[in-house]
Amino acid sequence: MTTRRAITRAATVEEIKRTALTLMREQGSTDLRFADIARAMSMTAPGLYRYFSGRDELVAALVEDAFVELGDALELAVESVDGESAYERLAALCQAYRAWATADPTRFAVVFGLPVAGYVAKDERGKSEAAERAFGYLASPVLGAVAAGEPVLPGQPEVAAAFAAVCDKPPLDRLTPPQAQAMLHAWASLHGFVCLEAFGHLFGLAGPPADALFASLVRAVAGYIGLREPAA
Amino acid sequence: MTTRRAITRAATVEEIKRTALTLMREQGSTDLRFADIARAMSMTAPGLYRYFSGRDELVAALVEDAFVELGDALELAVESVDGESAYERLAALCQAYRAWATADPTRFAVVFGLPVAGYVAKDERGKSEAAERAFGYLASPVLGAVAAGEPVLPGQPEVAAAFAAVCDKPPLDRLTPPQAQAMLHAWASLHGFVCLEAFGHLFGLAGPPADALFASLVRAVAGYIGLREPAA
DNA sequence: TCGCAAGAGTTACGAGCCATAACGCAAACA
DNA sequence: TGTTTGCGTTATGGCTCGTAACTCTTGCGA
Repeated sequence: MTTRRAITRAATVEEIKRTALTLMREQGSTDLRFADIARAMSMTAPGLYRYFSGRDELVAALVEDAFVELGDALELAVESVDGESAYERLAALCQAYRAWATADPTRFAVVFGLPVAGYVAKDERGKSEAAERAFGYLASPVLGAVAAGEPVLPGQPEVAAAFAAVCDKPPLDRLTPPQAQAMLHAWASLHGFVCLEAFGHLFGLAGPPADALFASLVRAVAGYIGLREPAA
Repeated sequence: MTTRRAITRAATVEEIKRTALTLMREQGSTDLRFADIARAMSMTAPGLYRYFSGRDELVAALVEDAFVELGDALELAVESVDGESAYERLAALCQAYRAWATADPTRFAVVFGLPVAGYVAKDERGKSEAAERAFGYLASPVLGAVAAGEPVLPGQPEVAAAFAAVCDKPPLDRLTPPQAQAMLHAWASLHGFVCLEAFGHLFGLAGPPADALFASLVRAVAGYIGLREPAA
């Protein structure tokens, strides 16, 4: 039963997280101070401890949220694609991933950068359900390509054999080694571009030129994992 | 004239930087405390202000050093390649880049992650000579491929036109737009893999499997910027 | 060789933050 | 309406940063 107390409490939790992200965005760093958050909310710092036991727990919540949002964004992207084209789906996912990252680089940094300040991920990051869900979407165009009978990455069996062990665990467990290899290739390329852009290391490239470059990267990636761009 | 005072001073500066990196590595975060550094050196915190005006200046020095070391590593890699093969040179550079990053993920994070704590790069990162040198090496296999008459990335002129403006400024100024495009593609892919690996997001992949996967990524990257692997 | 200036490193201090503890107070529920 | 639950406050101790004022050593120059 959702009592009134629970409602306002949840609202406060949301406000804290929102405020934390806003502050991180404003000061462009993943470093957050309880005192600042409290001040921005017209509260005092100790009050926050009613909601989070410390910085670690708050950061963990932000990471979890970020993965949920990433999952949502990717799900939306996949669903917005009509038809069966694995290429279209890959492109949509890449765009969504990039949009998610650049919309809030600090959130992206919290998830994919070095662990924040004193925060150590107690639950191995792979254990998060939200993270698994997000990675599942990233893997989906590869699976889709297989289902559609399209070739996925010309085999490099010596590589595949080497890391077959990784394909047991959840995010990759529905992929064969060559598929996982293809997926990781694609993700690395995608992720690299997004990292460079989100953290401002793209030589000042932004706007349409960056869009164009990204699109061309997506084409290239699709190509080398064996997905063909549909003939317009 | 190198007076004795200058010598000991330089030694202390080096020790401070070394200690800072060691501490960052030990605690796995880019977050550093003057008090800790001082303690590790059997000093008191205020003494460090004789050498660095504050955390920002220390971080800036670490970033600069990191770029110098990256440049050195890349230079060594290029020079260690006999012959003219642009492919070989690219592979060597990629390996060196990866080795540099994984050897000390925190150093890598300082340079390529979100700006540390309160540190804002006063000199736009592109202005650093060391950074330009490092990026110059990264661009070299692309230039080499052109010199050798090998094809570099089948043209996507609509993209090239879009970001022609970027090719004026130093790190990319010796490249034509299509070449810059190829170089950025390659770098993004490379960088993405290295980021994932250095920050532990590669699904626990490490050792030989990671090596194999990286090698296969390098092959793929070389392929899609138009460099052919020499027939063994 | 000696005196002195320059600089290294110290303690002392104020301000700020984290986190705990102990306290009032108001809202929710019976 | 009375009671309980829990929210948010002030108070406190221990930590950090960075400045200031001071001491002492070092090594340079006369």
